[in-house]
Amino acid sequence: MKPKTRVAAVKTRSSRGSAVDAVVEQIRALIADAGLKVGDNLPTERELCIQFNASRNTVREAMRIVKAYGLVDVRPKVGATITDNRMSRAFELFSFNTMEVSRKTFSDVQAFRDLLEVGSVDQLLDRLTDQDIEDLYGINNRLAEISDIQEASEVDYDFHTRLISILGNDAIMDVYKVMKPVVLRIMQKGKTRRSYKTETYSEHAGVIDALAARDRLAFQYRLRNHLMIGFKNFSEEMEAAV
Amino acid sequence: MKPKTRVAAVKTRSSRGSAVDAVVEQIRALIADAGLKVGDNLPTERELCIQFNASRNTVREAMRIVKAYGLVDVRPKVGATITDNRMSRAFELFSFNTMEVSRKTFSDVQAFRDLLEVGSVDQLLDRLTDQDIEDLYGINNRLAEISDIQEASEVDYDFHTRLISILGNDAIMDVYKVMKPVVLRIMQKGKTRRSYKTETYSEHAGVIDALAARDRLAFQYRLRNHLMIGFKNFSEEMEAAV
DNA sequence: GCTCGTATTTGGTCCTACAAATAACGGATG
DNA sequence: CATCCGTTATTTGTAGGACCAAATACGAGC
Repeated sequence: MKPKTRVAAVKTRSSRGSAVDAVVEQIRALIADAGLKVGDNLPTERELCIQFNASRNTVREAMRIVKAYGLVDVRPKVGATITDNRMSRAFELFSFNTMEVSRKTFSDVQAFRDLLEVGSVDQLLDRLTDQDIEDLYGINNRLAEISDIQEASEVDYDFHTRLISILGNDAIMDVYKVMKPVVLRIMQKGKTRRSYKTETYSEHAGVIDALAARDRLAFQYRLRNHLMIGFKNFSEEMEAAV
Repeated sequence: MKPKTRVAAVKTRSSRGSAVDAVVEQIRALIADAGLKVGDNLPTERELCIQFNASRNTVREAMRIVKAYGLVDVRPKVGATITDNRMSRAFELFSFNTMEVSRKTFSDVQAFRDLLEVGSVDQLLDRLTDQDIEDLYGINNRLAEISDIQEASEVDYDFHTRLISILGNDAIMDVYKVMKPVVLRIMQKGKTRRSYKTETYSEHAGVIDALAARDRLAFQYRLRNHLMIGFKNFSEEMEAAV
């Protein structure tokens, strides 16, 4: 064994995180600096070992992380191909059913939604168009033709996403999308005890009506009420499960 | 080498995915079946090797995945402890690979900040403690002793993070952390044309004063103004750079 | 020119050996 | 007896080597 190797690894580790983390960072930098695009291939594992002065184990563990983050797709004999599955990976985190999402996560997300949806009323009314109104009514009408809670939750989520989309703010949209799995679960549990064809539907309709009438206070009141009712039912459902 | 080991691994692999994936699934099942809660510990790596009939390398790669999912936190000697950082990891996925920083990204993030910080005033005042006020004054006072724009931006960011932290909402905190690189750039550019020792400092002080006085409107007015001034300077700086 | 087999490449897994960190134990000391 | 400090043992972290299996590239034979 070359002593240099060991020394370098130790130095890296002692200075900061683990050698694996360092390799992960180097892979990130490699992708960024080399301007690798989706479809391009990374060097082989053994080449990365030489390049980063790390053992194959370390490189492989780092590759597992990068793969788990959805940045590469690695196949035997082909190598690591650059991809971008970050969004789907984010969703997988929650379908990875080890344990129920914690109660605090739920309440945090719900409070976040309130802040986003109810709090953005001014900007919402500023940018609101007739097309937005029309789309929202259209989405809500789909609720009446659904008999499955799972599907109804999807439509419910679509409704709120469409509402947020009025802001035209990509950062907010991305965050909302990431929260989708948790939001969906809140909606599903919240709907087991209520009729989405009547209650959820009419609550949504009330929100849209307020929007269409440019009634700021009615919008905030109805939307906040809608969110609270859903979460209240959800909480009771969680209690019952325990 | 015991041939049984090799045969079992091969069998598992041929039936479907890799041995690592199989171990990941078994770990997931272990957590679920044993009803492990946050804070509990997984068996040691070597125990898992025996239990799952896999090599330590395979177990370690599987553990890296589970760790990347934010389900465990593993420390030397102490082992893998169950956690739930899934939401945090989900948000991190976006900053992982060079979030594109276009002009729109900046304005979107700034609008997002306005929504979060200015819009949460009610919950903020609800939860506000004397300790919060004291900490905020403390952070702001650090601004006066700094001569470097880079460092001043960090302190500025700390100030706003501490403000948000009053909400006690992990989801919001995670999102704010993800936006940090973009926020820092806004702050840096915004400070090139103004004196943070006087202007930024006094704006912050005004915000804290309003908080301490429980003055809802003053808080919103001053904070929004502060955010707008910073972004306005940032925009002019960007124009000049182009 | 096409097909088929072989060599090479490359990720997947296993093994062993250390290094490093730290919890747990035990001995020295007040 | 209590407390502090060093030793030990356990456990994760890293290195390096070996082999397997499958995909690919290449060359021999038809």
